[in-house]
Amino acid sequence: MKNVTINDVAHEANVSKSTVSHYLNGHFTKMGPETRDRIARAVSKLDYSPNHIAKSLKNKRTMTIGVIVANILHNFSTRVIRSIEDFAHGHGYHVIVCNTDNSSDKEADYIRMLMAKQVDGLVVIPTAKNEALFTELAEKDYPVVFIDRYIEGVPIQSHMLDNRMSVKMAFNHLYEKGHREIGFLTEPVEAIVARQERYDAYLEFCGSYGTHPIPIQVEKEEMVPELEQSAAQGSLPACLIVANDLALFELLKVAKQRDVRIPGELSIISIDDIEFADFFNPGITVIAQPAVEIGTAAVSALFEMMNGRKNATGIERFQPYLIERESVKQYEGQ
Amino acid sequence: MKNVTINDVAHEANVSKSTVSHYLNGHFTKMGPETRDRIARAVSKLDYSPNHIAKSLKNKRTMTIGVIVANILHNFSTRVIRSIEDFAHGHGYHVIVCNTDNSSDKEADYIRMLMAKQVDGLVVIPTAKNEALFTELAEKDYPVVFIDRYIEGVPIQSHMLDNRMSVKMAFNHLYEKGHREIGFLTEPVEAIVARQERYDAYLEFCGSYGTHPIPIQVEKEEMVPELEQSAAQGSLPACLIVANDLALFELLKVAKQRDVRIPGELSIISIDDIEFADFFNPGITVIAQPAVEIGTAAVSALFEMMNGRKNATGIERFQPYLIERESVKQYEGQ
DNA sequence: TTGTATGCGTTATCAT
DNA sequence: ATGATAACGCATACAA
Repeated sequence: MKNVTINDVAHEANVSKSTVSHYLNGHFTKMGPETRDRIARAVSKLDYSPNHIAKSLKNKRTMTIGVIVANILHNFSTRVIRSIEDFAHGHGYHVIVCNTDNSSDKEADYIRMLMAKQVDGLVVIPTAKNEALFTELAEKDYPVVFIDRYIEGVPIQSHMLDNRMSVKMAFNHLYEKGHREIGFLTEPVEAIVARQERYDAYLEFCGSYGTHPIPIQVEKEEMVPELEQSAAQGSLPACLIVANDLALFELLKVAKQRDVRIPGELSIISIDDIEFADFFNPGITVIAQPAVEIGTAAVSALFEMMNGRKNATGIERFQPYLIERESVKQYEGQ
Repeated sequence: MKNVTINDVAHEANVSKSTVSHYLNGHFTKMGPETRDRIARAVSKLDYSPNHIAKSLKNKRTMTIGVIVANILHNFSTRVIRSIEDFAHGHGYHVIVCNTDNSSDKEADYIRMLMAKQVDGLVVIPTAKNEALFTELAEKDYPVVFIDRYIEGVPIQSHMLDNRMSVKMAFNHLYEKGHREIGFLTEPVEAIVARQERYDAYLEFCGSYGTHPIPIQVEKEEMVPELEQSAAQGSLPACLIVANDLALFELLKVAKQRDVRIPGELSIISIDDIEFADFFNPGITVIAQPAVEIGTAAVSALFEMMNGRKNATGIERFQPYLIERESVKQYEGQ
């Protein structure tokens, strides 16, 4: 099944392909009305549709961007991707989605492949270890923006939650409810900035509020056994700030298994809203982050760069907001 | 910043570009070892990387496939996309993700654009209204597979859940627990085959088990008010088969608001597993579907087609499985 | 073993 | 108003 090309159309309409090209690009002033008609007929007769690859080769624009995330299964990533795809589609662009699983090798691989494919820009939730590669991109003025994380020393703009503020709001909410025994549950902080920032903020506020820090930092897989044990020995703090939705899942599993009452025995406030938090029993009080706004702002900035505005390099912070539900106990006597 | 091309490399290495091309494609037998070295040095010195677009134009393969779903935010779609991306990545392919929001216009748009971009294949969860377009694709032997739905009369292979079986399992489970008042909650069936199949199966089993059908078919947005009202007048059935996770969300919201006890007053079994079902209170009994398997089988079939095997056209069914938790009440006296 | 020439399907420059 | 021709960056058939 041979594909019909601009040549076929030209032949069918008895004109040169340059004229057809003009027609296709809307330069109607450059041809007589009857040739225009003839071309129109030829196009629809042959059911011609331009080869975008050839176009891209010539124009050096593929109308495609790449989105690289750790894992599309994460709630935050899904929402971000959706908002990016919406924006891109609104501008005639397509989106290639990639999962790194937090492997920087896979990340580097994807980046190189996407560049080879000449995508017009990249939005990425970066792993921590490709500073050199990213710096190189930035120096080449290749359009890239970060989301959710940034890399120290790499001049690429990032759009992320005000993590410190999110912890501050959580902490403050708990404190106002009379809590003084405030723990913090997180996956290992490692080199993931978002986690680091939240953890640091927690420590900071323990200091400024004068409470004793009770950090629980444990691998996701070991979270359930670890928490089980604490629950069994009754050493769980009276209340917990949970660093993200994945940690929340694990905590809730344990709470159910060990039958710890929320908020009776354990108060919970979690960072990042999750759909079921609303109708869970009890409803989970949450510090939500505006994923759609973040995603949209990021692509939006990317498109500015792709259209030649100079690369911004700062960090754009987005404000979290408290959604109060029922998972935090109010101390009456306080 | 001019991009370095195969010509630059050829020049740098003092060979012709054909030799470089051979080198790049691993045809090392076709050159002397020292020219090979020279080219290697030139490549790394210039930091050359082949332009994939030019390659695609020549080879007529973009190493890219398109995935079209209704909404990436749906749990099922997310999991399917993840499995597809994994498979594709394993074969050196990239994935363009598109959301139709169930609009067939948007769908047609995406399909045309993706074909213009010469993607090598398409996996789609089709809306109901583009029979003509899809039929055309099939006739052109363009590699396409469906997931989750199919279109009557369109010769494109689909990979989907055995919907009838899923309802049968749900119905049977309920019946065995002693239930005789079994309702069915669904979004409007309309032209969505998956919904239709589940609904039809429900009716069928009402017949064969001899129970009175209590279908509740209502738009997602109106589900809450509708259910609220039923709850208020106490006209909710004793037990409900819920057609999918979205409907389950709405139901759970109402249950919480009106304080209807599950499974005390209302037993629930839902089709399609969802993460929180496990640690929800009570745990939601569920008929799960193997999203990853379905996605993987679909891409796998797609790749067969892309590699020239003839288009299969049947419907591939996948078996659901019961995950029993606590949302179904056991009638003792039965 | 290496090079020349041509084509992939466009756009764009420059004639006519 | 229309057409011939040269790129774009690569692969390949054919020569040398």
